[in-house]
Amino acid sequence: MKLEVQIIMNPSLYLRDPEQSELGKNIIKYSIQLIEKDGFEAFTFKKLANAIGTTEASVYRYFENKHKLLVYILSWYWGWLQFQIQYQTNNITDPVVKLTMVIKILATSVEDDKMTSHVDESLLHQILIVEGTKAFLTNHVDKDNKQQLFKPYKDLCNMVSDIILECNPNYKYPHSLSSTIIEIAHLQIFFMYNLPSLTDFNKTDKEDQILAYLNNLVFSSIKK
Amino acid sequence: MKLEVQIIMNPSLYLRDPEQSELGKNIIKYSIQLIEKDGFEAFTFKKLANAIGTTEASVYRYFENKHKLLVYILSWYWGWLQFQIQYQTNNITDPVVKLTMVIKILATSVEDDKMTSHVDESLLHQILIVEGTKAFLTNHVDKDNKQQLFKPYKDLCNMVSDIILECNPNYKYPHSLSSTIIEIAHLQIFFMYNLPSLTDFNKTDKEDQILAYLNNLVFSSIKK
DNA sequence: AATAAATGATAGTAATACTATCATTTATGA
DNA sequence: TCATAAATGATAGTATTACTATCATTTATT
Repeated sequence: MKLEVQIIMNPSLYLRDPEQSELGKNIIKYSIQLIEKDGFEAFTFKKLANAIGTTEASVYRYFENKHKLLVYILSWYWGWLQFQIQYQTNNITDPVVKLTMVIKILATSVEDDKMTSHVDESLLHQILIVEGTKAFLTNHVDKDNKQQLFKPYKDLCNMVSDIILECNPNYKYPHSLSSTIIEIAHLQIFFMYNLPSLTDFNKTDKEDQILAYLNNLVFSSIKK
Repeated sequence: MKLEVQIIMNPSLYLRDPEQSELGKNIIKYSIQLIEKDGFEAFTFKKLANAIGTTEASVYRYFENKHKLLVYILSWYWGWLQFQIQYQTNNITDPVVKLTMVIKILATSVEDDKMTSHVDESLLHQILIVEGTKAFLTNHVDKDNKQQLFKPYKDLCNMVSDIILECNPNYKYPHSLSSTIIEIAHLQIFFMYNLPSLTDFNKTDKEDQILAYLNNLVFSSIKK
């Protein structure tokens, strides 16, 4: 028996649901590969079409433009992270242990989850690190937000926020701390690999030191 | 007597030094206006040339491409921030007071500094909030870094780092905490205005709550 | 077997991101 | 002040990007 995790996506993100066809699934699969490899700026629907062996016109039948496609795959990953947190903290009662686990999930490289066949989570994690903030750092953030495009991100943030409040119900900045953890986890990983002098970490220990840093940051500030 | 602050720029950023001519200064002035208004993605050299009343070709004589121009104006602001920190913490001996001042400088809207005639610092602050990370979140970050394009950012980070160490010489993550303060200050301001549910702040208090949050975050984690 | 839906193939447009050329204006310094 | 160089303007042109439109063909549905 094969278990498939289905992340529910906002229909405003696409013109035709990519989950419903082979071509659609290939669009997702190959855009993840291409964006991870060349970066979002260098990514075009033409290159994507060539990689898949289809035409530009066909890609445009699924997605309005490449920004929507980016937000689609990021949303997918935000949803997947939320699922991971739910799943992996399920039986944990101690909120501090829970929050430690959350930080680990957010700040650690993942392995490809075989439960989702056409999506490579480890590549998605890389994309989130480099391209994540580009989802909302645009001049149309307001319009996108009204279309609920950032709901998965907000849901994730709220979930982490609730766990923070379980640790300390009097902590005043649970949402800000959540978005801080998420974004700083990615930025510090990016800096460690690309601009290491902006960090105190080195690649050899992978994300261990970043975890220690984040744990120190988070738990010292929410301490009662 | 008019005092002019001169920020020294990396020559790899430009083809012809924009400080040395009226046209050059206009390129800086109007790109700041346009990028702040429409966002970096919508900004083109053609629009810029029209706004100035010159031609695209002339703009290209000063800057290779719009990314270099973005990094130029961000570098300028990073340099200016470093100067501000030096200047405003000059007579402060207590490192905690100093660090509080630094956080305030980094996280608060600025007024246009009349000492720099063709640069509007309050617009630059807005640009840093929305476009700052785009300077390095590219597939050519390595090449740019080898050309020292991020030196002003690193210098700023090091300066803050030193002040953190003055507060607590045993703190293990001064560089990471510095880059965290800088980036989170901008992100939380952006979120407050555009995706407020990712924060615990509201616009009515401006940046006051963000300052409180950052101070809590920083001082609780470096506490001995 | 008939019909609809999805895809392929091809073409075309407007805008972007440049590069090249040559004429004209402005600055410099001998 | 004249000569020369440097900067700018004006114009044109190319390759690529970001789409839209059309029609033929393949694939799925009833």
